[in-house]
Amino acid sequence: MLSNNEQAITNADKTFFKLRKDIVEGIIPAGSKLSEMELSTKYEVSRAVIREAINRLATCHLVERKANVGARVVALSPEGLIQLYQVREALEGMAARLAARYMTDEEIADMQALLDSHFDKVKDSHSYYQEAGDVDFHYRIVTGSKNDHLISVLVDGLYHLVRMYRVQLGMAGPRVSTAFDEHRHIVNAIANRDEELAEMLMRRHILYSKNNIEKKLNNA
Amino acid sequence: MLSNNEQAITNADKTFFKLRKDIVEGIIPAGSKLSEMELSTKYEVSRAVIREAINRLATCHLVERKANVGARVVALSPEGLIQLYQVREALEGMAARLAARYMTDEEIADMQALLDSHFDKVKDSHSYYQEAGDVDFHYRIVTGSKNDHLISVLVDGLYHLVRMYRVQLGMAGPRVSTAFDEHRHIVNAIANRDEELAEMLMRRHILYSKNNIEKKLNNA
DNA sequence: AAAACGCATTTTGTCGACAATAAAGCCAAG
DNA sequence: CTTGGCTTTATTGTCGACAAAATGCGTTTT
Repeated sequence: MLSNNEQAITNADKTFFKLRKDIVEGIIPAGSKLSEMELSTKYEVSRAVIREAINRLATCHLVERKANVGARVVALSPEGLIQLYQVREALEGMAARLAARYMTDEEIADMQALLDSHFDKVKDSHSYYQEAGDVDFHYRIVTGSKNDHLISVLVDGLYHLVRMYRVQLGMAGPRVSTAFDEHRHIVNAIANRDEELAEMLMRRHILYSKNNIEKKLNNA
Repeated sequence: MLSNNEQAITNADKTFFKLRKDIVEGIIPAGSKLSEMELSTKYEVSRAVIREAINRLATCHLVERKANVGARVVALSPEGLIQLYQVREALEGMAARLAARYMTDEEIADMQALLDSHFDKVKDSHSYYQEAGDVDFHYRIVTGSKNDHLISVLVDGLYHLVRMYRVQLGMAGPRVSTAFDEHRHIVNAIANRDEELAEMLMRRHILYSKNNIEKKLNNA
């Protein structure tokens, strides 16, 4: 149910998406070097489109590029994860506030319906997180903010990094039903047009999520 | 006193910086089309480096690119400005919070010294804003957060857009001394390691700034 | 006269080759 | 044996040319 409506039209687009997918899923290991020549043969495109793809990945902070040296996939670190969640807290908190201000009644009703359908799935299988229900929920809030900068930074940038951490560190864990309740409360605040509460609840929600992942990181 | 330590080493870098400067300062008008061929002759580089420069500008949200069509400089609009300040409020608020947590005592002392020197200048000339003192202050807070994502999004992205609005809409206005006092209070909160207050004061500071600019926009 | 089709032109996307820079290996000197 | 500088090699940066797509215009058709 991922409303991923970004469509590739040019070759560079397709290559960018493939590369991003392979990086996020760890097929291209974190911290590894990206050779333009090598990739151009592997993905069967010219070096120019590989270059463009790598440049785009660099702006997503999925790879780091150094002039005349090359590009490396970012390394996953506890500090990086913490920094990521600090930005998410600020940005998604604001997104929730703006969603409470700007979302239409229809959009809110849709989101409530979405949560209901999630609830049904949660009852039997404990797979709320895996089923991308969490992603879908956050995605709706962010787009509901109607703020292009917010949407771009989160959807095009940070979310892919978040997914990279989740996939490669094997996050799925508990926090399934508790996270669901938190989502409920946030939607209620938005439905009541309570900006202040919506922002605060969202920030807490992300803070809890961070603490949960941090704890796992330290145990592993 | 702009600590702009980004240095161009490759040709694409230099072209990117030149283009960005010309766009921010309105030499290349807002909303105008960017022809690759035309720019490549004008800036005396190949089309490839122009393409790379344009791509980088697109990730800064200074230009918008459409596949197989071309790139245009972003149009300035009241809605865009409001959205920009909404993101600034969230991001710089968090930056102030993190600055209160992570800045060293030396960094804080330096910032206080900076404010003192600003105070001297403000006494005679009413040029706090023009003198880039405001920019410098915000820059210190953001880097003080020690959060790479935060720094990157603001310094490499939003700040250039903010400057574009300021330059092209001729913002300089009053709010000189009041903004200075607000800066004082923020630094004090950081010096006291009061994260909560630092974030709140910074958010208010940006909110006031937004309201001030909005008012000007409506009058003009 | 308005709409639609097709051609021509212009602009962007893609490619392979060349130039410039940095990393690696080698030789020589201390 | 280590260290310094040089040469070699591999990789990135840059370029001009070709391919593909979109816009604009003229013609045709209803």
